[in-house]
Amino acid sequence: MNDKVRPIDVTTVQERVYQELRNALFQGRFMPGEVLTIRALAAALGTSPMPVREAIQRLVTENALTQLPNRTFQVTALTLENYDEWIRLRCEVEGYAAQRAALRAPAGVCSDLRKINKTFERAVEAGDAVGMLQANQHFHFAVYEAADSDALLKMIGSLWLRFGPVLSFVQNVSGSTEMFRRGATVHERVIAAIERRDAKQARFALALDIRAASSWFRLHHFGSAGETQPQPAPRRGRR
Amino acid sequence: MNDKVRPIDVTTVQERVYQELRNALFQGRFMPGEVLTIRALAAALGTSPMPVREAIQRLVTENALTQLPNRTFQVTALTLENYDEWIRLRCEVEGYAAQRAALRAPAGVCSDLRKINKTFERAVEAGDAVGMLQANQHFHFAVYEAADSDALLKMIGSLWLRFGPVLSFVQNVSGSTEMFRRGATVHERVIAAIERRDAKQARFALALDIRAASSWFRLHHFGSAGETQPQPAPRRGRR
DNA sequence: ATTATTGATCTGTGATCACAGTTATCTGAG
DNA sequence: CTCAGATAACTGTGATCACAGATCAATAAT
Repeated sequence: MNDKVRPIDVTTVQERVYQELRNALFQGRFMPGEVLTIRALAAALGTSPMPVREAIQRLVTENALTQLPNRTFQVTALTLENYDEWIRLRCEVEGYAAQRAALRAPAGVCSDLRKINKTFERAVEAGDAVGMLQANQHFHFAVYEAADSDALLKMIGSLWLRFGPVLSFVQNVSGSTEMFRRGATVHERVIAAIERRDAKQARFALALDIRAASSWFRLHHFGSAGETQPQPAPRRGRR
Repeated sequence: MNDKVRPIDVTTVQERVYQELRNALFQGRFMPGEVLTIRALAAALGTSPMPVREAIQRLVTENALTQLPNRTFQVTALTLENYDEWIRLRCEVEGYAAQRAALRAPAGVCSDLRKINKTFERAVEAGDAVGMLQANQHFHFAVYEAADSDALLKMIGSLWLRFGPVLSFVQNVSGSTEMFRRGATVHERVIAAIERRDAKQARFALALDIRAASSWFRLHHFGSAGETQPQPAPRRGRR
């Protein structure tokens, strides 16, 4: 019977809404501070508000969304303090994942990683901002999957969720090419470390990648004093 | 006007349900594998099913609860693989917190920690199982709060949530007194390291504490082959 | 011209209902 | 006595509604 029909999607609507919002956040389709309303999302997704409510609450739990005192929801905005705090956490957790990957990665992984990094380099040279970010994300998660720990992968996903909206900025920043070109070199160091099963170096190199990229971004985004919020205060009432 | 009335609780019912369930899990009031139904919880909490649904979904996102293919919810059960995976994560993340605490803890923290550890020791000598677990938890979180990072604290809380239900076992295991007595000694090492701002030692000692306690528990809980599940398959239909 | 007030409209929240899927028990045929 | 089928009770899920709080635009009062 397997050749007549194929399995269909039996997941909950709520689950699919959650995944869709998650993807959207990951890809930077929302701006930090952007206000989301349940009814508007439900209309856009073609469902009732019900599944959206639950999905949103889950994202609030993961800190990807924030509920203001007014009880409205917004995409978690970045303050300088939060930013540094989360970057440190990422270095620690993702560094650990790289360390594990170096010890446990199957043989084929390194050639996969090289292939992804080549795609990354091509996007950088072509000045393709979206492609760069995608390939970079692709590379990182290939490493983390090699760490072979579901719980760890989930934790990292939850951390990246908070940085997804930031990507919507990076795309418009000049000088990003040089930055990412250096990134490709660091990626190569990560691969080499994994290849010779040097856990300590893998961890160090990956944390270096995060730290370098983040300090570059911090300079461009928080550099000027009195930076205005990307999205003003939430609006309500009559349009 | 501040002397006439005091602030009242304006949080959502859903939020209070979430906190209540979270506390219950933390304190081991649920067994691993125990099946929860929305309606039963709602009745016990005195609300409608609505807020319970959202609270449960949040706990599923945190991996504290699990949704079975039947779509019923159960307190996440421990398998040996999950257990080891989570313990490694805890060593890494909580070790990092201890490291940070050693660098950033204010002066008064160490005397607080000593006081908590004394309470812990007294409970151990008195054979007070509940008191031991509480004081141990109290000690650990005092360290993590000293790390002064909300995101980190939240992450650790989410990890502990998965181990809360395990506590319901520990209370009935003989030989735990010697185990916890050694724990108090390790705690002392943690305190000493924080006191002299030795980040590396603080991290090592705290990870040691987790590792020692967990391998002791693993021996007693998973030691015998063919261990039966603590709670049988979920039941349904007519009572 | 400026400020206070009203009213309209949008927000999340909680309760309730209808429904389909699942499971245990009861029923009846072999 | 055994086993298949029907039935009843329970499950989570999604839609809908009512409601209170919040916000903004228009209005009235100074």
